Amino acid sequence: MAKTPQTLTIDDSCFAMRARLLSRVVTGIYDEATRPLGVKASQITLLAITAHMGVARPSDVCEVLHMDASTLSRNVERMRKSGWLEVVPGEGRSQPFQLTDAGWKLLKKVEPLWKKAQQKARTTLGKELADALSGPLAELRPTD
Amino acid sequence: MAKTPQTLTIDDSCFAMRARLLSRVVTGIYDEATRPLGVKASQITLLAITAHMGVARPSDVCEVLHMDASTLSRNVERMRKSGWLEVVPGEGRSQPFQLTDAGWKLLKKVEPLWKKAQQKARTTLGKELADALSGPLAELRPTD
DNA sequence: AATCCGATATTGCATATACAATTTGCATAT
DNA sequence: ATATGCAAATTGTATATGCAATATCGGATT
Repeated sequence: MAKTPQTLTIDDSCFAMRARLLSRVVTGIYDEATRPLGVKASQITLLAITAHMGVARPSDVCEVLHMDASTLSRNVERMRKSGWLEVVPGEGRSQPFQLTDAGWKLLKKVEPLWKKAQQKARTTLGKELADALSGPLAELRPTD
Repeated sequence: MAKTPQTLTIDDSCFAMRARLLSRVVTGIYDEATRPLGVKASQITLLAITAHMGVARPSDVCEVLHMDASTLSRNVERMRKSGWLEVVPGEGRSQPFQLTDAGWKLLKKVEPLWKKAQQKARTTLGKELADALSGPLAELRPTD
């Protein structure tokens, strides 16, 4: 093998490569910061969203996070086993959940570490990227 | 439970949440576009990088992609089993790899689908985010 | 009432990811 | 020559992710 044609169109301008790379780098900053508490970036997001919602309906959370329902289902289950979330009675097929006391306590402990990570992420990203990333979430839809 | 204190500092400004969300959305665009070929966004990145490098050393690829060596090791192994990559003799502990004929053929088939996904990603992200994401990769380091 | 249907959630399966620990090859020091 | 240590890669384990298929609840149709 070992050919290198000049006609390669896929290069480092690929948004998938850059978005995934960015996700790895940024996730690492938060994971490292909160590792002493045994909680990961993805879980912090779910803790915070649940806190804000009070009682969170899975389908709502999925819509906000653009996350597949099966992914959320398993993330909730892991955090339920950890004692941070609990499922509450809901209507129909819905299985809403909320924070437990342990979940609230963890969230409070996480906050100062999150703040440091948030600051570090901002400097790592630089102003342009940080500002661009801070735009309205709803705009992440094709052509609007 | 069901309390909602006003003192919650972690909100939707969280860069980890936004970077991961972005990664899910953008990855989905490319995964969907290239699903007919049975190849995923992460694998397309590795195909393209390997093509550009000719012979790719794992540690180099990890540095460029900010990816853990263990992750790359398993991704390479999967793609080797698929017949797209092959390991070539290297010095010391190094296990460099390159594209196989099948890998080159796949890459060529992927290119037009990638172009469509790249265009869709650009419109989905919007100009500001797309431009910001297109900045130099090397700047993803704290404070520089 | 029995059936169908749409919304919602969960399961099976596969890939992607990282940390900790281990293996391995090479160079250097003793 | 052996030991020591460094660099690179792999393995064990756990979380994160999505698609396809399945299960389940409740409402609408007949």
